[in-house]
Amino acid sequence: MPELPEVETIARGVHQRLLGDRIVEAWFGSHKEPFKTPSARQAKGLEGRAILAVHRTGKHIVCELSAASGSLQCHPNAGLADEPTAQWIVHLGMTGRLLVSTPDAPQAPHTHARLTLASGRELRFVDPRRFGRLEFRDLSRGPGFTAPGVDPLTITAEDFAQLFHRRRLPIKAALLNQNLLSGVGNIYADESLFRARIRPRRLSGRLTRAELEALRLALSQVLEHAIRLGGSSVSDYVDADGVRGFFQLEHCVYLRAGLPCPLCQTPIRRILLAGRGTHYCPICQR
DNA sequence: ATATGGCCCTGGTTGC
DNA sequence: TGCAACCAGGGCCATA
Repeated sequence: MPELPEVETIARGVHQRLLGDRIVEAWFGSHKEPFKTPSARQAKGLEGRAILAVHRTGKHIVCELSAASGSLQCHPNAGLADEPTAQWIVHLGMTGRLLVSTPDAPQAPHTHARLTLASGRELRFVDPRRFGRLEFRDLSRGPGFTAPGVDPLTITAEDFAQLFHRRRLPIKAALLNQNLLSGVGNIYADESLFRARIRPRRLSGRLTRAELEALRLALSQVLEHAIRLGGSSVSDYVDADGVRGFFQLEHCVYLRAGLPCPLCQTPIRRILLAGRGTHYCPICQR
């Protein structure tokens, strides 16, 4: 389940590889629309545009695109002068993958979109469960994509405290709410609460200022650490080159029900909270 | 403002 | 061994 570190890893990988490349042809599968923009309109909108930058906003991958050109060449100075005029926004849902492939690579089942690039490579979107979403935005007709919540890597102590105080819901549910922070999912909610030694069921508004600051620090540290390790491969997550991450080896509680807590050896407990499997140490987290 | 449950969807696991 | 029920959960929606 791609969360902030996995999405960041993929966005960086795609940026590094495809900067300056140009979309020659866009193919979309014909199953019932999993997309925000109808497939035909996306394909038409994407073709001919150069990739100026690829970055992460919340759990979304945003590709900044140039104006369309009839030329099939790559765009050697991409990003230096051009202002983007369109965006392609990818949300991976639970099982989505965005892969940079060579054209001869066999097409994985559940490939829903394939962008052929001027370099000959392809950018493929694969998503077995179809929880992912693809969207095309023409920036001459509307605003660029913005996440509803604040990025957990850059939020200040003051803003973090403001965001969570006086809310009457469990802190884990608040962490998962993308309208507050954008980018935190089930893995990093559980892992940051463990590192901050806070029980997931504690009400957000009942946390002290010190606890909230410990949580903010734990969250940003765990996210940064996970980005350095290329994310967590718990199900079948891979980056833009199909390479697995390593942060799952650093998990202290997530999917470790019954296994010993790394600090006190007490078996990790699993409960259901906000409809999500939730893992914590009953001794270390208060 | 918050809570709950359903929906989407497939693949892996469990149970008979 | 084979098949079906069940579970996983991010985001969104309707309802309470």
